[in-house]
Amino acid sequence: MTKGKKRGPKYDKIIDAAVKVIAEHGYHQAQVSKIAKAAGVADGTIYLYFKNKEDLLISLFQKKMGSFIEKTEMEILLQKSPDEMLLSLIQMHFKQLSEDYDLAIVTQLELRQTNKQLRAKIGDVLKRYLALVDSILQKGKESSVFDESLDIRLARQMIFGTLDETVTNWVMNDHKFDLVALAKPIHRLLINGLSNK
Amino acid sequence: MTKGKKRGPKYDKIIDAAVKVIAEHGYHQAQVSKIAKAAGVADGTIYLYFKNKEDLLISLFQKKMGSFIEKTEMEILLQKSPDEMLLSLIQMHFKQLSEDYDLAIVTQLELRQTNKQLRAKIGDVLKRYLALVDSILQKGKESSVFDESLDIRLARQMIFGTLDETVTNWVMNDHKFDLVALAKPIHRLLINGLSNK
Amino acid sequence: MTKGKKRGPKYDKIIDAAVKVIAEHGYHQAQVSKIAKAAGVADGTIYLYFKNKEDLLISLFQKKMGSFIEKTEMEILLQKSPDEMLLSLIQMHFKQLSEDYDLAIVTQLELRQTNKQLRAKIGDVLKRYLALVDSILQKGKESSVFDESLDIRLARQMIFGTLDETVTNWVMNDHKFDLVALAKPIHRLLINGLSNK
Amino acid sequence: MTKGKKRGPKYDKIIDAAVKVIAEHGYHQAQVSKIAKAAGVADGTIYLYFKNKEDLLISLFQKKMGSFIEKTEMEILLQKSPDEMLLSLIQMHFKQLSEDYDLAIVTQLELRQTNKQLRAKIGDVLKRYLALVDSILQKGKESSVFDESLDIRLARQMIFGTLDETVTNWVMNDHKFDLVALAKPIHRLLINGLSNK
DNA sequence: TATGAATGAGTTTTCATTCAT
DNA sequence: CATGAATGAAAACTCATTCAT
Repeated sequence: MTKGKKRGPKYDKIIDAAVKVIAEHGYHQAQVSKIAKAAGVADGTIYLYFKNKEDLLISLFQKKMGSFIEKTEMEILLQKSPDEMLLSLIQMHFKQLSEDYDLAIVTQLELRQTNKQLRAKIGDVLKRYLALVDSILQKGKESSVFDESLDIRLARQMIFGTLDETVTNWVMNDHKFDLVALAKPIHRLLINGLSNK
Repeated sequence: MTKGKKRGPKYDKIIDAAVKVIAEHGYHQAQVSKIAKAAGVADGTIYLYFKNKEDLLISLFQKKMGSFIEKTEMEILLQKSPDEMLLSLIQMHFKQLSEDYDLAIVTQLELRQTNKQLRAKIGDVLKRYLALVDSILQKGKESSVFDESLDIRLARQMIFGTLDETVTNWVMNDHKFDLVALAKPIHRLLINGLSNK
Repeated sequence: MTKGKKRGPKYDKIIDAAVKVIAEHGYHQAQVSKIAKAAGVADGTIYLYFKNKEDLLISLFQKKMGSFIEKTEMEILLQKSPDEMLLSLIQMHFKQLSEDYDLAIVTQLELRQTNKQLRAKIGDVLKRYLALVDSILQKGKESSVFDESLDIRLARQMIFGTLDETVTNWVMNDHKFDLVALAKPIHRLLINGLSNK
Repeated sequence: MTKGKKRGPKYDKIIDAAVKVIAEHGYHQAQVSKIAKAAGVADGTIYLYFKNKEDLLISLFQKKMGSFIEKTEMEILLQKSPDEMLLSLIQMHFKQLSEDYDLAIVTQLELRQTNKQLRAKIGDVLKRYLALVDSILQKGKESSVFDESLDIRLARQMIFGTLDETVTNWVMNDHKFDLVALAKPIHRLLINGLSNK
């Protein structure tokens, strides 16, 4: 929480307006005044809920990714094997971004144009997601479903890098193809690798 | 070639100065005047070699990535099997960015803060690299070294996403660890996947 | 109205400051920042009232010439004959520019240094004034006070050309002579021509 | 003579190129480099013939107006009465600008966008032309063809103002109408004035 | 809480002119 | 005489943030 306040209907309205404006006009054309107008509030009101524009963007990412991660965590809890857990994670990753194309544009393209400082804070939010990936990998190692000598950090980079690259391609191709349908083949690819068994 | 000129010692000096200034000060603090001073030329001279600042950045990426890709291609030609080619590609990827940390900062962090238009042009340059990855995968499929039912696009996204994510982590961790040493384990991971054989 | 706003005390203050700065420093030395300082506002405030610098200059001309024309029209309405109307027009033309030397400098010298596009818009404003001249000429023809075969367009060019040339000479001679005193002789000249009756 | 040099084939080529480039692209888009290219010389060569860009423009005006005035003077010498001399002057004024539309654009529109200093020097060149008008008026007064009480300065302003305004209108209307055909009616208008005789 | 008018710092690019060759 | 690569000063405009109401 950047400010003690948070919550209130306007807090949410502003964040949703920001997602919409950034998705529609791009990060560099998403002026505070434009977001305020889209949210139906005065420019100054935004500063009652957020310390500054950067805080708004971080809060946006925190809120959206928080929900994203929670739903993924819940879904994973329902799975039995690490293998199924990974499939579930991939499916949830693709499903949630498929269902909110505006958010996908914002997270995959627009928010990456921000400065290093902001991206560092975004990275912090991602850590919880990466920890989730790690826990699946750990379980997989312990249960010998995954290679026992697996370097968790490398495996996590492979999984996240693959998913992220795939979603970015999907967004840049104007979400023409069915992203969720890729979950199973990608899961299989990550599990078996390139080699011919 | 955006301008008929190009080449000449100043062309290279300006590009190298741009890499250095962007790496040192960040994309948003890399003013033309700062780059000019670093290159030892007048501000206006930059506009004799580049149409505008964006053209300079694109040219920078084209030149550096062009060289990056060429060296990788040459190295791959020396390899016999698709498996070795992939290892070679990973090693060259890591080696070249390891050896030019400034360039790594610029390509992994700073140049991603640019607008969509510029990133699109950067994407064009990358296509040649991705085509190289595809050719290795294709050879692997044909020789049955790689899974014959491999979806090349997905496999390419896995490979590039993994390498890119790994290098970005290396840069963001202030290149504390030995990037090149990761080539072999990552290669193994990509070949075998997560599963316990 | 280029912007919905307009009006308000600052709108007028900025325009008056622009006239003063342009008259004093010349068109090419009338930077926005100089005008803002003279108006006692911040640079950015100018852009709340005017779309850009060109819009400010056009608005300036529209406002000043609008008032100029209105006053002339009202004075002409008080006259009975076309002959007296013409005298009245000449007197108002000279009187109003005599009383605002800064404005005279701006309209006769400085605003003519602008590009064709801006001058075209200035020309539009002048059309109302030229229409006023035309109406006097038309009345004069109909009442046989003026030559019934008069080519109105040529006559208007003679009148406007003569007045404009005279005022420009007055401005360029540092308004050393009494401009208003020339109204009657010029009126007589325009009515009778050069010939010896 | 601004420089001792002058003359030489390149001197004329540069001036003619300047007229063409200014007419075609407008004063503000008539860069020295563009004029040099049009003249088929190097940028620096212009500075061998002209002190600076302003000197080039003044020389352009001097050369073209010098020729303009000389031809007018010669034509007037052939006339007997002041009345015919005035008609001759008007005809030559319109004829010469009609025959060189590029020059008309340059003198009527583009060269007026220059700063006060340059326009003052242009005014000096015009003085010889105005003196020619004055001499006709003087002859007319002395021979009682023109009103003996004529204020020569005012009459000159009327004549020049009318001609100038007419030519400017012709240029701004894309020289759609026959300018020379206006010489006689304008002559009649200037001689007889507006009144119904 | 909410408003929105006002602020003012900060940067790319052009182009007349020079001068070493 | 001729070249043309190099110079470097100069200005309009945007937009995150504030604060009086």
